[in-house]
Amino acid sequence: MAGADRDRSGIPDPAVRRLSLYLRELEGLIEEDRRTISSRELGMLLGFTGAQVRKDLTHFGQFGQPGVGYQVPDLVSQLRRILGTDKRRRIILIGAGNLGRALVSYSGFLRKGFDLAAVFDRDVAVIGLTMGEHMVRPATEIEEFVSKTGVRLALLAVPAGEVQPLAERVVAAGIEGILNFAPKRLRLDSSVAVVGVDLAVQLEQLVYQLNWEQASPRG
Amino acid sequence: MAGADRDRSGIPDPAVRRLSLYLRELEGLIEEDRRTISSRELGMLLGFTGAQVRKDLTHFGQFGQPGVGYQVPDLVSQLRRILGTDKRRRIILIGAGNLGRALVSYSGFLRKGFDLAAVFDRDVAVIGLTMGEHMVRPATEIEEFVSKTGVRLALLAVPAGEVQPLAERVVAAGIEGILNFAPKRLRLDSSVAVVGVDLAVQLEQLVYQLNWEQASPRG
DNA sequence: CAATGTGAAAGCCTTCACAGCG
DNA sequence: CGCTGTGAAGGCTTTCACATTG
Repeated sequence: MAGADRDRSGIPDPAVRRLSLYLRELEGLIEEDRRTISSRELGMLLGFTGAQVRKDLTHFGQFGQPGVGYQVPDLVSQLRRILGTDKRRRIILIGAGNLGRALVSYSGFLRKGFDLAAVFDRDVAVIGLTMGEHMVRPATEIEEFVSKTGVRLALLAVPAGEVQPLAERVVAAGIEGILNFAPKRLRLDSSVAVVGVDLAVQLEQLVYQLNWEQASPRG
Repeated sequence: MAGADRDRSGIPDPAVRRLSLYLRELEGLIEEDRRTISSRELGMLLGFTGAQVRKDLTHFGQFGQPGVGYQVPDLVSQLRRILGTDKRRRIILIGAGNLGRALVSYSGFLRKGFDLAAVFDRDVAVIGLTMGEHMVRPATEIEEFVSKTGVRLALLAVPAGEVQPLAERVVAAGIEGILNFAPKRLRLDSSVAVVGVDLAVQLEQLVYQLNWEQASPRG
């Protein structure tokens, strides 16, 4: 009874982002052996309304029991299936600089169903060094590796000036999804999934909030 | 004519996020000595419409010249002022593990007007080690440091299980803005500015896109 | 003439409110 | 009785279209 695969179009982007937050919260609740939860309580924990939670979930199926709420372990499974993290996925890292090294060793990063398959860099100074369980390979081998292994995901942790041509290369090699850490928007075919993480942008947003919260009416 | 400080309430959150993207793009254009740009072209570069760009900017003042567009260097100054990154700011890092170390050495991170003032950790194994120019200080000294120096921003790069009480501590000590890397939502007084960066969430969003893009009508 | 700034219209997302169900 | 699932209402954001400007 996994089914309920319906049309994924027309689902609000913000709703999909909240799904990840629900999952994170519910995984915490499982640790505490919590069996069921109402939409209202789950919402409160994250700063949303109960109606928001219910609406988000019903985009994908009917997972709750009237009068009871949602079964926590069941909802966790459903959310993993919806988000696609129920199957393990291989991922390659390109860029073995400071940030790349941190990503490899950051234990929280690759926990949820992601396996690091290889690490690449174009700098001769780091090629051959080991990072965790991986030896850094020359960037020239990316194409061969991707086509041989069929890996579909790549983390790009290279300088902003290098990332656009590199992204085009990995897409040509067969990569279908990119998590980009360079502070630059990638322009790629729309069939490629791209998520960007720019730490400078996050800091700016923080400082903006800091400057104007005092003037804001929100108590 | 810098003025034009108007009411910051009632400005859409998405608009403020786009401001950071405009700034990033314009900083790139300055490198290329680009003098002026139209809302339409700036929008195209980032995947937005010209109308969107103009509406976002007019929330904060009138920065363009009809028939010409926007002066790139002037708009950069204005955006920095609006976002609050025109003045240098000190920031402390708490958590000297893998992620914390990467944040310190990630050159792109602290470039835009941010100065790392100190690094703290509670683990005796890392206290006293040097990270970049900084010696890791014991977490017990956070309160004294914050009150003496008046630093207002903190990066939290500690495990999820430790972050909530730590956040409460730094807020009590005087910190007003937090960039949280732990995969946990912080519940703090609403006067505190909090931005969260959860890498696992970003990966989930990527995998979701990967699974369903093919079914989507978007060409 | 080209491009801004801006009311008005359209579209999207969230919240409401309640029928229905276990 | 409590809580889900869901049309309808409401509110917020984006897009349109054009008067205005140097």
